[in-house]
Amino acid sequence: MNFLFSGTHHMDTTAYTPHAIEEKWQKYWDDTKTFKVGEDTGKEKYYLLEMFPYPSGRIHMGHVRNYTIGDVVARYKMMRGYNVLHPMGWDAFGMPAENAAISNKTHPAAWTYANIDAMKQQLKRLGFSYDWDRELATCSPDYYKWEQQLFIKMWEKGLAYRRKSLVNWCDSCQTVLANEQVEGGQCWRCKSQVQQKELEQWFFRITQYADELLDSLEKLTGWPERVVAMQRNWIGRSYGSEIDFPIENTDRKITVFTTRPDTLFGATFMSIAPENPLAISLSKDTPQAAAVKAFIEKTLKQDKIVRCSDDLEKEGVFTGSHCINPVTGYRMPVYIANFVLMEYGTGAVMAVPAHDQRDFDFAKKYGLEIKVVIEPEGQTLDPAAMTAAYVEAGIMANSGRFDGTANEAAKAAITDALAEKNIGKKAINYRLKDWGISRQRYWGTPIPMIYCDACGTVPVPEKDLPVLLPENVSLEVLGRSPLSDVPEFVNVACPACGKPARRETDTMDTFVESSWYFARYTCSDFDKGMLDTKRVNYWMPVDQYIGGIEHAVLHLLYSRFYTKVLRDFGLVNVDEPFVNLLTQGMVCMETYRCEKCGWLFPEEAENGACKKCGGAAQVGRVEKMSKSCKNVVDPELLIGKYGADTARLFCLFAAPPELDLAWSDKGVEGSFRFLQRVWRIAVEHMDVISHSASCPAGFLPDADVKALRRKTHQTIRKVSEDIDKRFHFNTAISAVMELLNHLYQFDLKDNGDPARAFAFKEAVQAVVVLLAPMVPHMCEELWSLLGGRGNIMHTPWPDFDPEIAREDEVEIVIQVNGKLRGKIITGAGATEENVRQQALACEQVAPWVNGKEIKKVIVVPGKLVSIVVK
RNA sequence: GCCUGGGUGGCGGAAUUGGUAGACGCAAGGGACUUAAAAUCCCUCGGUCGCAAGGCUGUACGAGUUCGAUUCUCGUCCCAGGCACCA
Repeated sequence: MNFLFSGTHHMDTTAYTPHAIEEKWQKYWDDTKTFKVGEDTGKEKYYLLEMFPYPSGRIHMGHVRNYTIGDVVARYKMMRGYNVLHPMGWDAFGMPAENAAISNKTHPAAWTYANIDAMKQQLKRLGFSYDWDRELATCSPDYYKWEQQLFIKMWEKGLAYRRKSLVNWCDSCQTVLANEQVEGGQCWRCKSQVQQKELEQWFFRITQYADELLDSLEKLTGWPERVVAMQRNWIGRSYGSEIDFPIENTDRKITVFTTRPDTLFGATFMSIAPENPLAISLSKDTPQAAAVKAFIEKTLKQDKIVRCSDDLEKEGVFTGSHCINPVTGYRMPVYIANFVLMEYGTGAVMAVPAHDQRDFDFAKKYGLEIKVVIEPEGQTLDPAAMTAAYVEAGIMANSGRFDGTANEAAKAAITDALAEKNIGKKAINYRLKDWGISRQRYWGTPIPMIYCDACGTVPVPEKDLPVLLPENVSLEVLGRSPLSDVPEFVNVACPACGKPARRETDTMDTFVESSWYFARYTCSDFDKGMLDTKRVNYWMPVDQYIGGIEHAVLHLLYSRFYTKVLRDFGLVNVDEPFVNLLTQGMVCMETYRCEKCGWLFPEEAENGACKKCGGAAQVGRVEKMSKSCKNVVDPELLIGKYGADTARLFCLFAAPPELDLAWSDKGVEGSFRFLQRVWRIAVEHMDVISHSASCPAGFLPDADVKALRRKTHQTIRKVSEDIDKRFHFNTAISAVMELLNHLYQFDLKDNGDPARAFAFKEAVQAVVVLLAPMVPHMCEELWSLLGGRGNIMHTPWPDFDPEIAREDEVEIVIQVNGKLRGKIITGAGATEENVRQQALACEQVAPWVNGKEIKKVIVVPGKLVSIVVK
């Protein structure tokens, strides 16, 4: 460690005043642009990114935690000599702005920009090391212009397309929702029931990338396993076959997807989804027409929750038509069944009651034939005696030339046989659907398309981009895009033929903006195109991305997709946007409940009584901080009371980043106390520290000095490892606390001993530098008070000296038959034989060993001796 | 049902490669300083038996592997998250 200290300072007993110190350094960092970065090929780059916030107007504790974690990593990497890109911006489009506009009569833009200003001040007050020159807001035309340009490119390549489709419709939000925004049949935002509605919608063909999105998950070794698992689950690839079933007395056919082609000979009926157009056409002109119509109406009226619930009765109705099993010729009645989903596969399922439980139940209910085609080895199954479907592996039966083979082998064999006759083929099916991006809302990126009666769908010419959002729009229209009520926006001359045409009035899903903001940060001022190749390729990929687990599927999957699209357009040269991902836990807080009044604010529940009704108030579960649970702690109040450094320290110390953090007011006070302890020991000994030379000549350390120096260097090693390898700031901080405790016990002998003074100084300086990424304001201040040279952020991270850190005496534990019986102290270099002798001679173990036969002695160098006796 | 994670003192958590379980902090108790309080500094702090030395016990539960298991294997229970009539 080499500290460069000089100059003299007066002894100063100034108290720790976080606000003055923090504001001073925040201004300094701002004025000197400490965190501005550019491309520097002489240094290794490190791109650190935290998920950008929606500008709601105020930051919450989740932001404080997320951004503090990121800031520590960024500052640590800076001190390690990396060229660190650490940007911040605003996910600024979205519905709350519109809702606020309606209730407050403000314009969404004015509301949004005012919120951005307010939140930016709050983030600055926390002292985060952002390069604010790269700040971007997705609602700015400078940003969404490029998104429109890429949309047109995607349309040209068929990656963006328009089709009529049933969409998830939220009546309360008056908009369509992506599948990912529907949670258990409810709107993710307002929790109201989601309905189905047919609309013309724009889609991104994400399914074209399904295989790559799935397969390259393997490469994401820096991602948490569970996020990878969630994405794999979401994409949901399954291998199987597509098989055609001719419809009797027509030249049409029903195509099904199945993962069990081996059961084809046992298919005795067909189940189709109520939404399947075949349902109506097959029952037309049959006696079943009325019954079918009634069944479809009944089923579609059922809300999705009920329809998807586990215990829903399996029901169906015969369409009046049959199709033909292509291998057995069996006349299969075609049923409409309420459990068949139009969204998955082809909306039709070949039913094999003997080998699928749902089909079995259905067949029993409607008296349909059950035909066994797979049997356990050496057994026969009697359909009449079966009480459940046989779904295990087995031997083929009643399946013509496939009889006697293993069913797993028959899957491919039957599919191949079908393929030869051109009535079937191997197929892969995905749960993942194309990404519907149309939103019938105002505050989003306009979709840059024009509809002309003569020319059809025409993109807005590049020179006319961006398609700006018009300003004077009534937001209170319902059920259609507010833009459709703005004639001067809608009416436009066709770019191709010049005749009157109409603009698309939907806007894009806001997840589109957040799918590429990380790339735009590298060149947010670039005005010649979406991305500046040189800069984006210098910085990308993001080395470390940090954010909430709630984005495990939506945002992270879309961003991966978009990155691959950008790559295929030659705009970036990476396959994956985020090398390492850290999903931090939620910030939680104790709750209070009253049986009558529900959730209570803590101050309403003092002394176990509800202040509202006088009833009993109970301490509830620890829940995620939320307005509805009335358990939020406002970061601003926290900073007001203790300062930003304490807020940061507590967020880091209370739990490792990936775990939920239980907020504790007492714990915050503890963090504040620790900072005061650091402050006090440094300031009270400022003379010693700033006057003490580097290692004094003729340096002869006594045991105390050696012990302190050892602790100092061990702490440097521990903190470096904890931050570098694991992001375990809690244990890093506890190591510094140990060093500080050691310092408080250390006897300076009235400063008369230069060796002691030096060891003391070295330890205090280590505390200040090691804490700098976590509590930067206090450390900058102490660094300058103690005469440190320059800015602490430009001070190299200290190296530890392995010689000094090494213990020269080791405590060895002695076990007898696995139980701890004694301890001995040995020199660090003691030989195995020597340790063994000492252990066997140890007084404490004698009673356990004497008179017994020693079977075995195991010596683990530096750790323990294990004696086995009989 | 399937896929992930988890389960350690009064509490948050630590134990990094199978090697002293409970670092560090909070809370609690005790002491010093003070006329007193606050603040500060120091000490104790899993359970249990014991005056003590020390013993026994203990990481959800039950087995197993091992000289040795919070850590590895198998089974069970519970909690959280994700997916789910997926053909």
